[in-house]
Amino acid sequence: MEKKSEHSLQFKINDENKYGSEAISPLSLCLAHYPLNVVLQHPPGVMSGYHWHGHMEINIPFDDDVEYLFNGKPVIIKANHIALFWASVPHRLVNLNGCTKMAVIDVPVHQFLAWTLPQKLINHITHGVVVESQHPNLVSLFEIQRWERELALSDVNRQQLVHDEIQLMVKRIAFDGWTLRLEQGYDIGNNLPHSSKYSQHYVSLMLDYIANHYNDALTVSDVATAVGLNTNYAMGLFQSVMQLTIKQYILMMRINHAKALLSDTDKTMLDISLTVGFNAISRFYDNFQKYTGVSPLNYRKLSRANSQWQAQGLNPLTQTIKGASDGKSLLLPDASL
DNA sequence: GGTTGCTACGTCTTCATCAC
DNA sequence: GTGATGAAGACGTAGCAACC
Repeated sequence: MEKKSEHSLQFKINDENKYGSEAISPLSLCLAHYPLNVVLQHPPGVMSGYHWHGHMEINIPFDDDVEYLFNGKPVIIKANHIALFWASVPHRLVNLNGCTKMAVIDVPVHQFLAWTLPQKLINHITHGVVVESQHPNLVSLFEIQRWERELALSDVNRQQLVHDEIQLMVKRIAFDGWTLRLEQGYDIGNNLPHSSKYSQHYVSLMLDYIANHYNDALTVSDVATAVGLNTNYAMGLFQSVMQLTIKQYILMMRINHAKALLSDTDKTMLDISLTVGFNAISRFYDNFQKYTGVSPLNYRKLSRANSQWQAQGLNPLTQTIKGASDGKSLLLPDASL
């Protein structure tokens, strides 16, 4: 079984289909202001269901490749490479191969956005792409163990040191280059507008606010007012940093959440649509069909079939969704939204 | 009977644009 | 950085049919 420290933030939300009405939304966890966290799992544990949380997650398998499922899509993370992704996308570790040691680092979104990273890398991560360091061995087991140990201390200076070292590790990925391990159905583009620290600060605040209220009747002006900006100005700021509108972002998270509930629970469509923030089930049907290419029911069926076929190395869910993509399907790892 | 999928329609919100 | 504007699109509601 996986070994975790007391500070572990592995939110095993649905190990046994535990979503129910108490399901935790992908974004709500973002607001909990959990600290930076480092865990060396030895051995890491295969997950029986999807989980998600509001952090940027860094995974480093040390002695063999590991395989994840991101909303139905398989992703292999190579041994000794660093994988970086936004953990708000439902994901599960499904195959360890021979991996016995894996580092899992959770970075709060507001900290990640505060780092001076290339805008292209930030856009990849914030749009649900899994990136992997181009080169292996950028960090050692020794460093992971030291970070884990020092974060557990009450020494603020040492904790800051760990924070700085992890930031430098990610900057090294940005410098050396990275590979997309989960190709998207959209073009992020090479000429992204510059977004300042000022913009990222406000976008971070908006992300936090959306996280707390996205399953209410949330409007764009609510978000703008909450962070003290003019509605139109806030929309422009958000779009310049995130490359999508506030409304699209909220919708992306709702559908992402719905997918996990469809896959891992037997909740009714009405229940799911209300849980993830759609006030009318017709909107849920419309948007789900529009952005995933399949109806909620078909998605559930395909997802269940996927679990059975996975063991045989096939992936009917992925193939079907790819085929159904209408070109508007952006943002999410399985080409939805 | 409960659930799902779909459509029509009037209302409301979003968002791009421009002036300030 | 703010506010006004208008077009486009999203929204909520209601209703119907098919399916199990």
